[in-house]
Amino acid sequence: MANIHDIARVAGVSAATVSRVLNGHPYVSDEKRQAVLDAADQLHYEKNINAVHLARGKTETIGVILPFVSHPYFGIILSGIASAAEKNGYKLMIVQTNYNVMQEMDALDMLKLKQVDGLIITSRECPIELVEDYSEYGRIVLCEALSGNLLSSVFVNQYEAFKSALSFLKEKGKTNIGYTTLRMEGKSSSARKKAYEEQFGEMRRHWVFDQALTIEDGTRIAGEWAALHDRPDAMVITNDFVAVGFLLECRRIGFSVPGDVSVVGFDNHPISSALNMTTVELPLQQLGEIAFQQVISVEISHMEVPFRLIKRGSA
Amino acid sequence: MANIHDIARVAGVSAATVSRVLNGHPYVSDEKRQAVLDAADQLHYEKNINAVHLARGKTETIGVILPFVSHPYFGIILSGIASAAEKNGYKLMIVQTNYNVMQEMDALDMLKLKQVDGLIITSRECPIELVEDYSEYGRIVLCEALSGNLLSSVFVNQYEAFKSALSFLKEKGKTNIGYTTLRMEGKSSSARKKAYEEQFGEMRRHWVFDQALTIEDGTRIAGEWAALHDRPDAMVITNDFVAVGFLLECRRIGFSVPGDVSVVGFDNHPISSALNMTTVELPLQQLGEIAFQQVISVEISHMEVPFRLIKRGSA
DNA sequence: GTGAAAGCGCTAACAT
DNA sequence: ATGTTAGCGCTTTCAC
Repeated sequence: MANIHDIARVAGVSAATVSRVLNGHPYVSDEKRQAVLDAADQLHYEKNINAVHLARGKTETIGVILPFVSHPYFGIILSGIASAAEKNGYKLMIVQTNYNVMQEMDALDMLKLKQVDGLIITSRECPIELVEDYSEYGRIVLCEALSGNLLSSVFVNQYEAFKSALSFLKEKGKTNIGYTTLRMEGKSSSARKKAYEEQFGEMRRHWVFDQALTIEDGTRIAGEWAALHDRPDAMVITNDFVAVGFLLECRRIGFSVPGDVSVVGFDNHPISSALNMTTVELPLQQLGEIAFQQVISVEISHMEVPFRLIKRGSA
Repeated sequence: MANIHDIARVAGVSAATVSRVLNGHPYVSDEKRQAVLDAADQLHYEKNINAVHLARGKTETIGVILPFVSHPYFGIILSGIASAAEKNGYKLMIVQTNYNVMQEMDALDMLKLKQVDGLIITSRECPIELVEDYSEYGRIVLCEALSGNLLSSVFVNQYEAFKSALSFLKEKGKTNIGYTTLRMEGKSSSARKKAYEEQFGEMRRHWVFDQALTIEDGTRIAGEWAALHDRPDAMVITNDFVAVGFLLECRRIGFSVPGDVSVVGFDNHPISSALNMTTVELPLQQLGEIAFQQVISVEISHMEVPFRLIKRGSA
């Protein structure tokens, strides 16, 4: 493996000049430049990026924490991040955490170890204070509503988005509305609770279904819903995949959607359109792109992305 | 930023001993070990992983090339890779290529630059010879049928899998069978053609639908199918998402599935179960895990993973 | 314009 | 057990 010094020797110049040529710096004579290029070629020179990273003190790499890479919600955010990263010449390091705090810490450590210049956390399990402790090592962006001047954030207004779904259902004459959450204790969960209780008063606990992330969760929840003596006549559901599972299972066991129960999903994933399902569109791709811009920015910022209720046939 | 030498000075030992302690090597006295640990603590020492990478000549990082991170097919493979990587203490660098050769080259270069120790290519656009040229820089694993001793591979037997779907449809009395492909010129495309023609003779060009990757593609193809004067009475479809788009659109425009057209998908994604769709199960998560094992292995190997026809209501 | 030289921070072979 | 020393390969300041 030839290195920069080998080239310098062969080209009859110094290592510094080789570095200049290789990095396209000005102030190198054409003859020397050509000599360096020829030598590099002749020696089959390949740059060692780790040496560059060490010498420069940065890696042009961003870490991305996500609980599940194969879930469309995170997949689409990741896709947005990836396309922005590519445009800006950055590489991406991903850590799939399964909401495991140990793995989240592992990812945070990449920042401390200078393996990545910045970190995007699409969702987390660990306490925010812990994340803040890492802000001194590089820019961190969270995909959740946040303020403060330690971390950047990009998010959908969960409260308003949820409220818009509720208002729509109310207009349609629905008053017994249930909903699902990913995790009961989560932040967006309390935003939903607040929006709900403002419109309908105290929530009935058994109308809130927890652990709703996948199609299978939706299927399961449909069964739980059907078993209720006082079934909600409408459901606002975490995301389109859960909603699909719910809707199809309801129909399978003999209920009508929206006759017996209206369904509103979130994301506007293509599947919702294929199933003619009402949903709240979230610009997830764009959210990912914004997150990337924030992570390479020197400034800390908090950005809200818009949502949009898309009325289709399930509500 | 304190470094190993600062610690050595404070602890009254050499840098080498500090390195030993930090890396858990044996043969360090307890007193010195403690002194080093204390000093590290006191100086808020953080290791610089780039220096480690440079000195060691490797990075414990694997690159993953995938055309689209948000497509469930690739997402699930990635998930398998990610979980295996985590278990083995490796990090993952991902490159979303959109089947763009430039970006594929970019990813291949990570290997050359020693940014990653190995590379997993889930799908590619660039010629195999080009990939082979990079095999000297580190282990490369492709997720496609392959032989030779330059690259490893893990794959489903496309020919047999497709054949099993065809045979099943034939048993059901279907003889006018069409199918979809991701890309006409692709390798799996020719495997399908071969399997098809062995059972049914010469293919009719207009019964093969190209560019089938997403739900929307399925929707579009349903329209094309419906417009045909000699419509196939069965379709074998690239993956469950395309199949979902196809199936739902067929029903929406007034056809019956499987009455007017049988549908068989691939992957056995949860969506196929929710829609009671017949599909050929592919163990994609496992495929990802195997790919990871291969990429960190010193040996080159070629592994075939099993498939399984799952009979449901769409065929 | 160009080169010398001092790092960047850590590892590991060798010596003791 | 511990230290010395020579890198790993590139960047960048400073001097000429």
